Amino acid sequence: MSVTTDRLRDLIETTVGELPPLTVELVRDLDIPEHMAIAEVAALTGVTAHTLRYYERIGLVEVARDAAGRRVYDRDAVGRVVFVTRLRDSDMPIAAIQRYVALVKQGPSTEPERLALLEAHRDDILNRLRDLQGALAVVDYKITTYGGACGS
Amino acid sequence: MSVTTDRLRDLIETTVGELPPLTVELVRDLDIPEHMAIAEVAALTGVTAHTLRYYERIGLVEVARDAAGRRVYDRDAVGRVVFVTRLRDSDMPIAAIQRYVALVKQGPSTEPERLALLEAHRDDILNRLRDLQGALAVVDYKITTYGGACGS
DNA sequence: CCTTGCCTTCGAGCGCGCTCGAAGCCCTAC
DNA sequence: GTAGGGCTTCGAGCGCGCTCGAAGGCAAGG
Repeated sequence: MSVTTDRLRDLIETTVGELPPLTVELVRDLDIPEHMAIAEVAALTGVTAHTLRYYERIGLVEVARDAAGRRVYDRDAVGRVVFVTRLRDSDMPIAAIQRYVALVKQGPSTEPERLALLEAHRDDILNRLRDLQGALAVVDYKITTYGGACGS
Repeated sequence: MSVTTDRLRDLIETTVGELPPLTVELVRDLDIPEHMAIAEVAALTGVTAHTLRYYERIGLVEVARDAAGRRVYDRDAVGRVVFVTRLRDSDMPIAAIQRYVALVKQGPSTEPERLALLEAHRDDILNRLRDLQGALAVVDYKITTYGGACGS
């Protein structure tokens, strides 16, 4: 495991400068092994093995098994994990991600609905960005004017 | 209650153009009544009365009582509610806010620690902003290239 | 007087997203 | 052969931040 993981880290570090953020594109372009064990995926993505199993359980990723019943992540599965992680990073609810991947599984006819889902989420992200910038302004104000009391 | 609340809405709407976002400065500058009932504060801030009670319970706001034992929010208390709401909006954990207000209560000698707390939170916000922008890029990419599959 | 309605306290419950532990299988190394 | 480590499934538990309901008080209006 650690051999493969180290190889992955080397790959990434020689491809780009730093380890995170692990983008979807990076994973796609990377010379990632065709098959990875759960611990390798965990090390690569920063998602714990427990959480990877959970994601599979609730239908966010499909993962094949080897003869002994162990999970085998192929490149698609790893890409899916990274994609899901990105969506979670932006606070997309699990239920919405479930809906999205269910639509993907149902085939191309669901593309309009997927698109709508993504656009709705895009709006959520933009709202969140505005909230954060507002909060940042408040905190910055507090920091720069420290000593002034005002409602704190 | 609704009379006062309507007056508040009018005040805000004539002061600025729209209702939210309710900033700390706005509240300070606003001609807000000296004393407000919990329902008024709820209507003004968008925080439910239940949550306002909860915030008081856990020490985020101190609120006086009238003769009948009902909460009376003065301007400071309203300002505090708005400030706390801002911090929560930026995902500052309740525990950190508790720590902060505890420091405020302890007097000016704690200002360095407060400042450190705020600066740490500022870093959190900046990280969060970067995450969100990364996720936004992914979602935007998905939206614009829709039809391309790739790890979705 | 009695209803209406907002207020009070207290404690329990909930939804989300993990997170963990138990019990057991399989493979490798010694 | 056996010890170790990593994997499996399953189901329960947890931490956070509310959220709610019950039971009752007080004040104003009809």
